[in-house]
Amino acid sequence: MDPTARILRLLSLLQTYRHWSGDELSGRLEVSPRTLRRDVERLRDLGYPVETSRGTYGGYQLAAGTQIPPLLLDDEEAVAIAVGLRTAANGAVSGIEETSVRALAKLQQVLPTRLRRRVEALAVATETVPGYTESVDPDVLMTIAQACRGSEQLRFHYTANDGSETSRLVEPHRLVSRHRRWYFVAWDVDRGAWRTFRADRVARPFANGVRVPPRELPAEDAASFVDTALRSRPQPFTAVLRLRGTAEELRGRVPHWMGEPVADGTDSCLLRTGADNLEWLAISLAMLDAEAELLEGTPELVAALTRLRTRAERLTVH
Amino acid sequence: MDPTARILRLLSLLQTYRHWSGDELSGRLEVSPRTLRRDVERLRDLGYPVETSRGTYGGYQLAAGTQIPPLLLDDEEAVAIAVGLRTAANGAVSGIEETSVRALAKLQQVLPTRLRRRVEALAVATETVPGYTESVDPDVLMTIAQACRGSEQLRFHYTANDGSETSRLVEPHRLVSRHRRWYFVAWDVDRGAWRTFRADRVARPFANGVRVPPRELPAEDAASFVDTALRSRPQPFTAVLRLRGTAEELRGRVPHWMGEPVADGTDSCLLRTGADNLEWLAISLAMLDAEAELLEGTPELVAALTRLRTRAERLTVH
DNA sequence: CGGCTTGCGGCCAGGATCCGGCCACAACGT
DNA sequence: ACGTTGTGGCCGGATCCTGGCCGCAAGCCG
Repeated sequence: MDPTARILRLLSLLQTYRHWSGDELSGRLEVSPRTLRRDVERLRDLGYPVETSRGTYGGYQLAAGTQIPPLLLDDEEAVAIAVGLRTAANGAVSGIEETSVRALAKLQQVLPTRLRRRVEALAVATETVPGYTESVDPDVLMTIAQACRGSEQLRFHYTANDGSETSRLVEPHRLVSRHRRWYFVAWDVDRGAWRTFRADRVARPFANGVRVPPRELPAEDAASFVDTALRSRPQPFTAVLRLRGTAEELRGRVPHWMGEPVADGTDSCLLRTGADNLEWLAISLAMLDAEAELLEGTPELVAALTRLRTRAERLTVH
Repeated sequence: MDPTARILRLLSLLQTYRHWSGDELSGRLEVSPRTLRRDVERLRDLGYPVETSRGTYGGYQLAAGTQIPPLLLDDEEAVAIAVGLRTAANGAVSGIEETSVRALAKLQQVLPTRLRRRVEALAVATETVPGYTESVDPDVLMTIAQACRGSEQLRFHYTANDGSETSRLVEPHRLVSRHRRWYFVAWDVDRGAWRTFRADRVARPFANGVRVPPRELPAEDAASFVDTALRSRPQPFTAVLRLRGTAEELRGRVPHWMGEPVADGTDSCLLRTGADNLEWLAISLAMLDAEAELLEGTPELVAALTRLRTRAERLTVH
């Protein structure tokens, strides 16, 4: 049997975090113990440390090394990873959206179709934060990401700010995550210019398979291009609060992402916070485990808080 | 150079979702084009479909097949996957917690220490749902999972229901996720009996490296054992609501995980829902985009709703 | 301490493979 | 029609892989 395939199987056996005796392994791989020892040695040469123990109940086990060995996944694990990455890519964890999309693109590229269906089925069951539903369809995101990577042309329908829908043909350059939203920079073929698009406004994206040589972006990088484009847009919703208590006391009671309370007098703090979803901001304020006073807030925010209050009232008064 | 290593490098190049010409690939791998063709053939034999195109701008690309090829990740991607799986394992996505833990255990086992630190740093920055913070430390979960898998003894400190803390030595059998919580079944060595523990009440778990032959659990499987143990516990919080509107109208406005509204009369529905976190349930009810009436709810739930109302009131009245 | 188990790695010989080079051929784009 | 690029058969020589054998070392147990 082919040594390459055998090494991969050995790796996959060792990755199950189990203690394997030499006999078990050589039995499963259908080779002599001597060959197994050589295979283990080969793995070590490749940089994947296999720990061994001798004597009664001795055997082999894979340990953490300096590089990551090829991950051999079964169906379920692959689905779990895909689902986890999708939520992460949608901003559930801040700071790794872009990497999540990259990893997801890599996985998606090789994911058998039967598993894709399972991923989708599970993603539907994703528990969303109440009132916070605005997110991109990960499939759209993936199509864009793969078109970027493979420098393929992309055709899609785009809903502009004013609600008008157009059909576009572009050469996507890069995806960028900003403020819990996905944008991408692309060369608009019809208009002959660089444009920034919001991924959540893209419908029916389709990579037509036409490969084109990558273009040079007239900016330092895609992120700064998007930032420049965004600078002229309206700000998301913000609020300023006065909280009762010292900064010390409030630490741990104010969620991390809301920002740091700043001392303001002996027994109160100022909290300057914001979010780009109104309902979400309202809930977060109402859930603050502290005596709070709203110093600044748009009328919409006040309206959202009032809505929340009214609903809670209706529910508690029979 | 070793063919095994070369095949892995080839796989890693192909996984970047790019179009590679034969010359590029054979150049990178430092072999002749003929050998590259043979390597590609070998990949195909292993079941990983490599698509090719001929003619000008021809080349190779990895496609989705029937099985998942070994995933070759760089540092950042591995971190993103680990973080994504941690959130998924903590119940952010329902239904795949157990698989996420399994995949995470596999990854964790081989994750270099430098990356572990990065995963932890990022996990701290995880945005949590306001008011919903009860979760297990993923490191604790991992230690337990790996002790189960490797049938190692585990020592830890456990906080019982009444708050008393004890030190335990057990042989862990299996992790089980139920109702957004993690439990595990283990043979308690000191007490000589099977016990169910809650993972979030475990502190300082330590696998002492002592391997023991697996014991047989006196139940069909671990999940049913946990269910039996849980049956005598108090139920999580529940509520029954009457919503205005037909089932048709309410579909899409009621979050999936809350359950299905059931028609009750011509223009109203009954919704029977529950959660095991009081604050979370209260928010979810208050955020329902429908005219609602609370038919049944424990006094605690009413109190939580009142708290929410009061806070929203304070914020809107200056 | 001695016996048992289990892994280690050197050595050997026969056989399988791997590799590069060559070639006629088949798609594909221009 | 022509150039480009991948395909796969064939060949010869170098390399390797494998299994068997061995003496050895490291744990475990009594």
